[in-house]
Amino acid sequence: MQRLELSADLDSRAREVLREVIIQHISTGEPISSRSLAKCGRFQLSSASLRNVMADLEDLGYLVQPHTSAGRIPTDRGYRFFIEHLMTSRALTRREREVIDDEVRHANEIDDVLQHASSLLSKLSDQVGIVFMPTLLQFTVRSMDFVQIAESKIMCILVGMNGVVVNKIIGTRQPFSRDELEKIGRYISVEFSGMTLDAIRRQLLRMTEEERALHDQMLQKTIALGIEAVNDVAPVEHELYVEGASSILMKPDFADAAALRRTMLALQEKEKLIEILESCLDEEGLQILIGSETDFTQVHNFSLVARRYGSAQSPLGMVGIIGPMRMEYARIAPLVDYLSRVLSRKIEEGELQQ
Amino acid sequence: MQRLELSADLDSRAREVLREVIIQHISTGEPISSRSLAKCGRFQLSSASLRNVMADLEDLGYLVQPHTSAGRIPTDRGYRFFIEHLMTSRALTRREREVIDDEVRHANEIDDVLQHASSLLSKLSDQVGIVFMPTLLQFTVRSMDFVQIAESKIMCILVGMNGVVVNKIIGTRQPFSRDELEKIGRYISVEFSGMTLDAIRRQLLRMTEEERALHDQMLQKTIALGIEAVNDVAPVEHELYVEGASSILMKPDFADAAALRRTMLALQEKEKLIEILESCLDEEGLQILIGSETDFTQVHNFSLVARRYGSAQSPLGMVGIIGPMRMEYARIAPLVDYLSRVLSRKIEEGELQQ
DNA sequence: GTTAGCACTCCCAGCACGCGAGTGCTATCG
DNA sequence: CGATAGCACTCGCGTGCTGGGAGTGCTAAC
Repeated sequence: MQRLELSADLDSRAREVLREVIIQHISTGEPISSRSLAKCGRFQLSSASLRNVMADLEDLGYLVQPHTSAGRIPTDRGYRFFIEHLMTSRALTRREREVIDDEVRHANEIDDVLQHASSLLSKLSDQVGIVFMPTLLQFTVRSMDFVQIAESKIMCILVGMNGVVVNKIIGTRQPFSRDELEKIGRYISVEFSGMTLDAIRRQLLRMTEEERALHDQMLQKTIALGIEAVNDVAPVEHELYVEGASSILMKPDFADAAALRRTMLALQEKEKLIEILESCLDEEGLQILIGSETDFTQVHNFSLVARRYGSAQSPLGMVGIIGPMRMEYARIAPLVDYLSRVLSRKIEEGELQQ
Repeated sequence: MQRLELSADLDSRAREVLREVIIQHISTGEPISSRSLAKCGRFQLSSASLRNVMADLEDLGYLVQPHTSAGRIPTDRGYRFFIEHLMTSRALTRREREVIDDEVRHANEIDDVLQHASSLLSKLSDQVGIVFMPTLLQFTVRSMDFVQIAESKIMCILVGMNGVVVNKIIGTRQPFSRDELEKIGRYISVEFSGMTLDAIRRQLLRMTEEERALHDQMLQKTIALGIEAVNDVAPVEHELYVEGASSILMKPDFADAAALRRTMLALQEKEKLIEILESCLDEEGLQILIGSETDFTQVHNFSLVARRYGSAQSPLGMVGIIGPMRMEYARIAPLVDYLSRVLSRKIEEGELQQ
């Protein structure tokens, strides 16, 4: 029992066996038998000896057999050990890096970037790519512009300190001249630069009260427009891009309809996903959640590989991959890692532009 | 044989039987037996008599039995006849209309509207909602505005004659003053108003040649910026919103994994969908394609209910629903019809605003 | 024209059976 | 004492069989 905790002290043979079992299982999806290990040539041992080792590994909770008289498959714990001690990440090929660089460099608007990122991940990994951007409430404004686009429609363009651009169309009753709009934009940009949307709104609301007495029409207009602008943008909800759900369809892991169904539904259920991703937002490095660690209620044999992106001081969100537990971590971990770095750089560059 | 064509002259009993079979089959999904028809009480006939009628309907190609000793299910032809002659559309409830009105009224940007429309359809029908907007190449410009949002980034806001707003961020090498940007916007808006993006681009390219000799720097800047703007927007691809694929997951029709898989993949394959929708773009009224009529290569037991939206002169795209052949046409037809009308009105309103 | 009756067809769920894969254990070997 | 060979045991899975049930088509009688 106590030995269970000392996960690091498997003897080297056991480690090799565990490693081989996981590698084989990742590539075939089948339970791995002692015989297939013996045949693979990596060990100078008979299947009987390997059986002993495997039995030990099972006792320690790294492997299980789906039923007696079946080979063994890794447990969550097994994968965890593999990732922490046994795995040798395969570096990205130059080609892969190029694809990522290109794709990210290309897009201009933040939405585009994220959208591309998720579909990229999905394509390169053949899994489900996800990109998550939490609410913009902490979005700090650098500048605000207003442009009349129709008689009673004004487009408001918000540029954030981090280079993120958001725009919103607002309807108005009163008319604004081009000049007025420019003045208003300038005024707001100067007065409120560096504040969060939330703060701006509160401040504007406070001003409404105070200034009601004053009959400065211009100021009133400014306030009205400003409130409209932030009011409508603030509730920009968590954005969550989930791309490539179809790639899951082809995995042999989902032979039966029920599993497939459950999985697709789980992926649709964005609240849960958001919750999980949000809980990872504090950690800095690459994060790998395996199986039950993700507490996906419906689908428990899933893993999440994700990493934070955005500047170190103000992380923007998470990018990552969701896939069956038996995924190629060695390839996927560097992939996610690299993409998140490129993304962060892209965003920081935007920040440097001012 | 010849009789096959005279589909309208089924005697009234046969029509009633066909009708009942289809209705029952739509609601249960099972093959319908003569006995269950007899039991339903609509006919004062024994199952034996009904069997005769059904055998006739089978000869005429309206019904088939999946295998001997099974009940009968409608064929494409059967559904077609049902829709054209037997169906009585159920009007939308006030509630449903309200939901639609609200949702459409709310959204402001065209993308939003369409996005909402598709998810609305999906929710209200419990099928897959689709909304399709073809390329913007024929998008005719009303006005164009440029706003500096960072040192070397300019946002271009295109407003179309039909009220559609598109914006695009473009990078620039040379600097522009606020004044210049405004002038350029005004100039382009005046000179090119009413032209398609494609025409504008061609014209600008022509001007490049002509004006190269002239050293009007302002004009050169204008041309450069204008080309950037339309160049990047023009290839805005067909947009296709497909919402609610998950609702399909729950349908009992997809008990086995293979069918489910095929279906999901087919829905993912947007090119085919676009092709189909595009081919419907000429027709004015509500269109219903049943089963093989959709020539969905992979999945042939699917129906499409769709209608054009946008002003009569310049249709914008298609909205509709995709679902299994056995769907509640009586409810879905009015739904699609109504939504497309609301959408069209919304867009025309936009048009009236200038 | 309608209906009752009957033979026939076919699907499907359940069951037994045998095979093959894989294990655990034990006795043996170096 | 660790490695191995051998053997009995356990399951899962595919196969073939069977009986029941649902539904039809046909025919003869009303």
